[in-house]
Amino acid sequence: MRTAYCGQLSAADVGRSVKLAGWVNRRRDLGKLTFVDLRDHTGLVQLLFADDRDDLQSAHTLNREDVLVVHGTVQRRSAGNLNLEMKTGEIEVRVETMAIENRSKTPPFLVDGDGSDATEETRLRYRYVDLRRDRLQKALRLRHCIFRATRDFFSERGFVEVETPVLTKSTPEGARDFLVPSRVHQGSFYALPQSPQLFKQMLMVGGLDRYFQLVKCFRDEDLRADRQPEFTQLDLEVSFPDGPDEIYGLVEGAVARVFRDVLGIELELPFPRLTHADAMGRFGIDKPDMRFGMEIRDVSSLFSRSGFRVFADAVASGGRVAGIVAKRCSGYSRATLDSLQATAVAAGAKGLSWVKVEDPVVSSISKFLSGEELATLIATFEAEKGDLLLLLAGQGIDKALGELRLAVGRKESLAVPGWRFLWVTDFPLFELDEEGNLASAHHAFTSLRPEDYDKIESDPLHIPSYAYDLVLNGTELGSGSIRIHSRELQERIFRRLHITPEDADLRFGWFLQALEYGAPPHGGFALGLDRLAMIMAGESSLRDVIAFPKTANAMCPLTDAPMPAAPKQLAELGISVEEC
RNA sequence: GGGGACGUGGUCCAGUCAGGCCUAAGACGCUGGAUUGUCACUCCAGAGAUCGCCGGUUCAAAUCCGGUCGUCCCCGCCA
Repeated sequence: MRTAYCGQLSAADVGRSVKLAGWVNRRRDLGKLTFVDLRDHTGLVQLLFADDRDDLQSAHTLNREDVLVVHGTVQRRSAGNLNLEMKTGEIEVRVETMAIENRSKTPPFLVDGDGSDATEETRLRYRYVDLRRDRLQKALRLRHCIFRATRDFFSERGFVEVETPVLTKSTPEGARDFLVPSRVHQGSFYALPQSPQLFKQMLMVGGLDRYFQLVKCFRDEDLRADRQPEFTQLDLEVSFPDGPDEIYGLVEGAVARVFRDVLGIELELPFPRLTHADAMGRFGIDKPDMRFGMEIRDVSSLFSRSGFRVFADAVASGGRVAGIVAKRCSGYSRATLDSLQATAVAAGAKGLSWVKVEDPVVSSISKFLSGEELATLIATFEAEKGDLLLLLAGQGIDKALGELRLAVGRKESLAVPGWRFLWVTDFPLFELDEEGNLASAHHAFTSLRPEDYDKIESDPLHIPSYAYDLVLNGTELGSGSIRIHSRELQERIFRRLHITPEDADLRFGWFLQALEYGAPPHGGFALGLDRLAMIMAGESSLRDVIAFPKTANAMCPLTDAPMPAAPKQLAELGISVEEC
């Protein structure tokens, strides 16, 4: 048994006889005297091998990452030999016996360091070495603490963690499913869950009352730095909620508990709220980064009768004129403005107008606007000398305005440090998909206010739903909703989505039936724990908080998954693969 | 599906734009030796790369062109 961990030894242990185990971080061989930094998950401690012992001669042969178990005595270092850079630098362990448990080949990269000295692919191929690094050790332990605090929080409040199937049926949630072929039922497939959505609703029907689960979800879509094909959610659902407010309170409590237990940070509760419509109007995005202001301002009313046709026509045809003030940015070069224009155009704007609030004013549109109009514009924006106005006109310019705001915010490093949580509420129930068909904005089980039921048929695009997102520093952390618990209303929604009764029966018949057997009102939430861990760890990629992540191409360099299946396996499954 | 960046000893990279001076430089690591207070130990000596892969252009290709594989970032996509 080990009697101590390397990184935890201190001057208080001087004189102790200890047994340590770990990896050779580095050897400094002075001939008659050999120093080895021994590493375990707690840190480093210096081992001293004196050359007066024949049975310790093998210390001269130690290499990086060799695995040792040593006995020795903790001794204070003499005054001139302290290492103040090192946590355990006041002491060292004079080794009395050593067992070399394993020799290591030269590792492909050094374990000290933060990873910037190896490519991501090398790190993933040798993930077991990478995991020894402080950075990943910290991240995975932080992740564990998040999980533990979460489980504590919900357990203390009467929630039950229930596992839901991984081999299941395709759920209607937008993303592509991962399919698993059935051997017993050749030609049929299970789907891996994109979320346990319908199962947690079943648990509510089943009287579990309050459910949570830390659960893997799977979505077969292209990856990003903040998107992996398998990821972990905190999934929760409660029966008889007092509307969304009860869910907000629970999630806020859980997040605050996590920050307190894990980082020792007290979050201010409740989190601010913004309706989806306000978020879009003021920030041009449904997940505003609240670490800086620079809100979008609508100035359509100034231009409805303007001589400037571009602006006047935009207003007349149902669009608007709006923009942001970039404080102290009037010095932007033509190239910078061009690149901002490119950002706006890529996001759907027709162009970009700018006004440099200088003396005199310099503007891309000064020859179209009267001096009075320009002055009114600047006054409306409350812009001061040295500021830059960025203006867009037309329809559907929210997104472009939002992109502009983020681009300037990034360029000017406007985001203040901290944790800015935000609820975005009242997402629309329906939206139009790329083919112009009505689709659920959240998912088809989202409820709405009774007074809006009539609009399901008459005005579906203007129904605020009981769906909400939690946003942290401009990242979507999770979403949830109050669900439909009546079969009649659920079928009405399906009908509106042009899901035929036959189709609904085939895909969700079991679910619709359950709603007829005493389904209680219920609602819940799902929060991406990988993203939370990433942000709390200060990382910018999910790969740095997941033990064994996939590359951007959804491959695993460690195992070389995915692999072609063996012909015998395929035959058992009744599957033939076309040569590509 | 689209756009961008990248791929050179074990690792990270210089060299690629302007082909020949590249018989490919450097750092770290590695090997052998020396070394009693190091802690990024030091000193001496040394090994290690057909420049991701295939094809093309050329007297000549790490360098130019085409294709392909892989990594990273972004758009689409992901309620």
